[in-house]
Amino acid sequence: MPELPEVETVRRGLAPSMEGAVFERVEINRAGLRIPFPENLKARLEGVRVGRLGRRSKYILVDLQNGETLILHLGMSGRLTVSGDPLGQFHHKHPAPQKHDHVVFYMDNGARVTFNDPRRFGLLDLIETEFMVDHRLFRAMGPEPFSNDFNEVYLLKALARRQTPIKSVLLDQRIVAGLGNIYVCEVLFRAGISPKRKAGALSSARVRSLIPLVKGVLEEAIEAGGSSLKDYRNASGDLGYFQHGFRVYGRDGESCQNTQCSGQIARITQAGRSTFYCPRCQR
DNA sequence: ATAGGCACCTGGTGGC
DNA sequence: TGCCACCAGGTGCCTA
Repeated sequence: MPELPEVETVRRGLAPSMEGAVFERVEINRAGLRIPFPENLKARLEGVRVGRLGRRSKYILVDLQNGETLILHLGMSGRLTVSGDPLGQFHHKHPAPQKHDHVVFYMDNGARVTFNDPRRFGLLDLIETEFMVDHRLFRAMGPEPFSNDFNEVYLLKALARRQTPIKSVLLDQRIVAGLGNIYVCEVLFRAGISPKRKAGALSSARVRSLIPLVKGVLEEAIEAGGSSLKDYRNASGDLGYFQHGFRVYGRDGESCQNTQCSGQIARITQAGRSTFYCPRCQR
């Protein structure tokens, strides 16, 4: 499920149940996901109160009041779901345990947060908050797309002389953090730029045009509650609906949605991943 | 430094 | 029904 808009949707869904609550019990059902779980994870969480839930790129950052931060990443197939809503708003009962429920957080307010991830590309780490910026996950990470650091001057410099196709460059988290395969395709469609074009060869006007398009696509997707592929549900069990807003992703063979265009959406492979685009109006 | 390929894993789908 | 190939929203390591 998880590019920036989906992760942000999950963060917002988890916040009411986790912020201010204490980890009463933490159930750990395996030794790790993409990387091993940190030492003494259970003991370091139980009894600790949660501060704010933040996000950096596709990572959810659970700020703890003991000076540590719990880092969560959903990989390709990870889900974080809340049950037993303490305020009784959603009338959720706790569902039966599922295959691939790797970690379950039992909060002292009655909420239960389950980290399920069939493919196990997700990640969970726990580090001292003051070392966050130095963490290898974040050291080389590019600017947050909504921040002022993601601006024209920055992007022009970052793309200069790069021989890589723009599609691959926008997927590179060191350039800008949070875009994934879907939203890169959607951004390039809106920009009218061919995914095959070399990043360093784009005119400065076209590079500049990418800035508001990146922010705009991500904003729209967040407002729609993210995208729900394969029935993915957010933390509260609701479906996002931005997938209906896709103009190219997964639409190969369909007509281009640009009214002036008679093209047909194509699908190609770049750096081992599918790219969807309109060869007629993306040049 | 940079670009491409592949590996990490499970599950769903479509063809025969 | 079964088997198989292929595909999937991410990332990091290895190679030239």
